[in-house]
Amino acid sequence: MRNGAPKSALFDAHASVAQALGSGRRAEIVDLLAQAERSVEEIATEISQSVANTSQHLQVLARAGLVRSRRDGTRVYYRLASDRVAELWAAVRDVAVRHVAEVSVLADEYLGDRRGVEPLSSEELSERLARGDVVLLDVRPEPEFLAGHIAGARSTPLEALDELAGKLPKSREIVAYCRGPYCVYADDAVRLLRARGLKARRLDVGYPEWRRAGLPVEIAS
Amino acid sequence: MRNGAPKSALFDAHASVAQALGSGRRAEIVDLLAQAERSVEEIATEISQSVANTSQHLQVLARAGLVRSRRDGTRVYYRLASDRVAELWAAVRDVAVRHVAEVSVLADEYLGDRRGVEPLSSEELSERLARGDVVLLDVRPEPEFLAGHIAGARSTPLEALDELAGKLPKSREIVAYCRGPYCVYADDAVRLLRARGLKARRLDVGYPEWRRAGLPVEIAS
DNA sequence: CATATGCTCAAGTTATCACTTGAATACTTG
DNA sequence: CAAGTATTCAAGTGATAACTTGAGCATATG
Repeated sequence: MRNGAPKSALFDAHASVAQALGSGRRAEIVDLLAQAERSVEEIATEISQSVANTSQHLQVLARAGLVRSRRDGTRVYYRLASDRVAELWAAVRDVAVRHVAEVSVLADEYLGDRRGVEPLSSEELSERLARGDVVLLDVRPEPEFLAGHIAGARSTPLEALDELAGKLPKSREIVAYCRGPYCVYADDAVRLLRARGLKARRLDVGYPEWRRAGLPVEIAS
Repeated sequence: MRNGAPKSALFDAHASVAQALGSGRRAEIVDLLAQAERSVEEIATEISQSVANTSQHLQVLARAGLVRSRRDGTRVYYRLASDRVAELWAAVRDVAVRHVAEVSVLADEYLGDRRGVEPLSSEELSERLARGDVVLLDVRPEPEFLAGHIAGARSTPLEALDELAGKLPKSREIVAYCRGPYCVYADDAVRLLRARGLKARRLDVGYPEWRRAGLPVEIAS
């Protein structure tokens, strides 16, 4: 066996990538940035942390190569370094869902009452979009919709949904989607629409997963 | 916005998976277990750590759901919880290779002089195996070969290679593979064979990647 | 049933991490 | 060029992690 030091160093370097994702707050950041780039302050607000702390987390992520930044005026915008990072995060979630019992309990707790929030797979949505027999709503905040959305979706942030609900057809099924499988917006939207007597379901994944699967997307220009 | 506590807890739970991989020694263990299950003592030897420390690392991995164990007599054998874990590890390596500059430097340092160690892709090997115009050598330790190997490969641990080298055909190309892209055995084998005047190359990945790609494998029964 | 083997547990040390607070920079705008 | 905003840096604190050492358990064997 060769001297073990370079081997250790190589594994340490790989592990540094995993370690960067090994904090709940940083995982939350990566999950956010999988939607669209954001400024430090926006990120801090979303993850309920101080700006200073958020900045330090972002620098840990940057040092590990997971995110990059660009400055625009006084703001600094962070984005994922590449789609591979989103794939890594998806792999983490996949293992967590399958092997960490705690996750499903916590997910139920976070997502609330899911009775009546029937999920729809990407394949099924794909087919039904082709047939044109669903109304597809993107219930994320509008900036994320602008950064990219499922082809054929209409931007309907939760705040706007209440008003729009009356204008939606009662005959066609409505499908809502948002950031990912654990995003609450789509669940909330479905509950609101069903309370109004509409046929609504949620997509079981979010925009990043849809895009990575190579399914059709649109980006506002 | 909903109360942030369950959300944090959910991300923390996901992050715990990444954190388990966030130590070089544990990453090394996962990389090893992607080949075959092993006892604690074997793992400790391979990663050059004390048995006690290794046992504790294994328990961290087990708590995060990445590995499972079974007892056989006085020994406890650990294995990956599922193929998803191997995929997660592959995703980590992928991001590290692309975004951590340090990794390629360390890899060169660890693998040594790679001039003349021409890599071969899985696709190419696949085609050439079908045509039958290569000799395929599995240069991992034999227990790993027994736990599973590329269909058509011959077990040739490095210790045995020296003796076998004289019996190999000079006309056909020889392909060596081992544990993964950073495994030194295949490089060592190629150098040894080329020094003997044989045409040798290495597969650019290892057995676990080949298997996960759905390519043909054999498992000794 | 005593001994050996293989693994786990517990305690202790040193280093690293997450977060806070307050100050320092970088850029923009009046 | 002064004042304001967004971000980063630096220092400090309490908690957690990695590794060591030595003891404790479980299973097999004489």
